Amino acid sequence: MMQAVQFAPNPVTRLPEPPRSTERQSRCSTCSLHHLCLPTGLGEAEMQRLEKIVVNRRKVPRDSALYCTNDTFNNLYAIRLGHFKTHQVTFDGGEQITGFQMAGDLVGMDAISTERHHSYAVALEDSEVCEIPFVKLEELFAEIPSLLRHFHRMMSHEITRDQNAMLLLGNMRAEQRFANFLVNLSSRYKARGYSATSFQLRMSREDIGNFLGLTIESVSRLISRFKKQGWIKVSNREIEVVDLETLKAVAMGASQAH
Amino acid sequence: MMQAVQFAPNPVTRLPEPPRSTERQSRCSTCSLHHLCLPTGLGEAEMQRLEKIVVNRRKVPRDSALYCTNDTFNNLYAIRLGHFKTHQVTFDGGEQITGFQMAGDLVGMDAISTERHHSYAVALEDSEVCEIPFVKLEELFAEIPSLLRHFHRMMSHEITRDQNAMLLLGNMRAEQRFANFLVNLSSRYKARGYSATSFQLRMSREDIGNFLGLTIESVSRLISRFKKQGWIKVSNREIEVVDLETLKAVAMGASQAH
DNA sequence: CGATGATTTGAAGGAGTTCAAACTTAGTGG
DNA sequence: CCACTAAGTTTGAACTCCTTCAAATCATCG
Repeated sequence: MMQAVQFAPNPVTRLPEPPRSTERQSRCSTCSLHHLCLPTGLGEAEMQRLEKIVVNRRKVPRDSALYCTNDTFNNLYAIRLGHFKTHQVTFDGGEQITGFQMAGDLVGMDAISTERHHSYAVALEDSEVCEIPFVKLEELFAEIPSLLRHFHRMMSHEITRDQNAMLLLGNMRAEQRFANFLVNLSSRYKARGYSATSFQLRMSREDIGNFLGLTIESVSRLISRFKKQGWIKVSNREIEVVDLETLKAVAMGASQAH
Repeated sequence: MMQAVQFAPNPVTRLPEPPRSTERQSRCSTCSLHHLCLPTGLGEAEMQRLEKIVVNRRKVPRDSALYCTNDTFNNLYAIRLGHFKTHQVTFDGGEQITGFQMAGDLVGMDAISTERHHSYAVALEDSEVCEIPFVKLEELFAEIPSLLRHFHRMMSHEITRDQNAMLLLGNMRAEQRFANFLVNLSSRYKARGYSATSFQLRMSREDIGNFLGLTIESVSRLISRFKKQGWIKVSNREIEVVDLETLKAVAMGASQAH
């Protein structure tokens, strides 16, 4: 799985002069995630051009923000390591988590329209991102059509993802929401080469509840119920999916007796 | 306001050879919506290049679909006249309206990622759209950077719009949701040069309820309550906002006694 | 005018919340 | 290594906002 990373004890600050990192791992072409991330579908030569603008990596300690609402927009971020949550904040202090992001995911696209971020991105664990200066990315678009095409796919995918979340929040019962949540995580880990049936929840029960439009107590009760049904095994944040097929059926709306 | 349009009694079918319409109204440069729509920010010459690929207009009769889930993706559509709803459908027949679109809005962007539509777009009244062949639009991107930039803004804006809807569905009480709905419509009509306080609801109560994650009865009760509070006047689908400031306050979470 | 579909209103019920308390885990310092 | 603490989680019981079910009213259009 993902190995631990060393972090300075204090909040990491961005260097005024980003160091031109040339170590092998910082290059897209050698990154294990390039088939999921922005360089998807690029040839070797094109990937090297992309690498030239993605020179800066940034460590984000657990619970610290990669960006905040109203921050001016400069970069998109590709998650290299770790997990994030993105959330909106209401005027009266309410919070809605709009997504959980993992390695290979791109965050910050909501800021393009106004050149200010519309959400917070917070690391759920010590994490690491590749900084993608958007102005330079735009220059590359003119030169690498397939990069532009894939960028459009990623933005479009974010739209469908958000609309599916609307479907979940507006139309589904608690049980169905939680089943969806688990099935979604399962498939995303699978796509990354990890186990589809055994993984760790990187977020708290509270975060899960917030994302699903439920209270923490409801989430806890759902976990207990799913465990009792024999669909999952849970130990703290460690999840083992025992009956993925049934979970998928419940996610699709098969109502079950309690 | 928007004038009525003549429609054939039967569902409109797309012509195999799109007629090269050259009437003045079909041109972006003379369209009253170009400051809201895709050509925003383009110069005269650039707008004329865009016009060359947006040759096809299409009438969409009330209640008929502009596109359906799983349709292959060829075009984006700019709404020229009328109103649409977009919605997702669940496996078990459930439906979630993900947005209401009006003149100047762009629909179909969710289809870019898989080249198949992920939703339905249905006309709420007899409407008219400009067909934008995406392949040709991509070619233009290479030639008109400001067009690409604005397209990114529009996609990004769709993302923030959807995330705000998640906030609404996941975090707000019924009263707050409905106030948000009204304030949102108000500001969109205002941006289009119409009255911010007096407009017609183009969608049924059922559609409103579905969009807001509420039942039709709840919507009806909210309308009655808002009317009784003196915040709005309602006659069928005609709305007059009497106290926009209070509505905004309620939308932001100011809880009111009933 | 009469029929059909949409909307409103009322009353009862329920899914999930709220409040409260017990329990578990992880982190800290002795 | 263990006691102690604080934070996170689970469980129980009462409540509430919204839903569901039912019926009345209204709008539209042949």
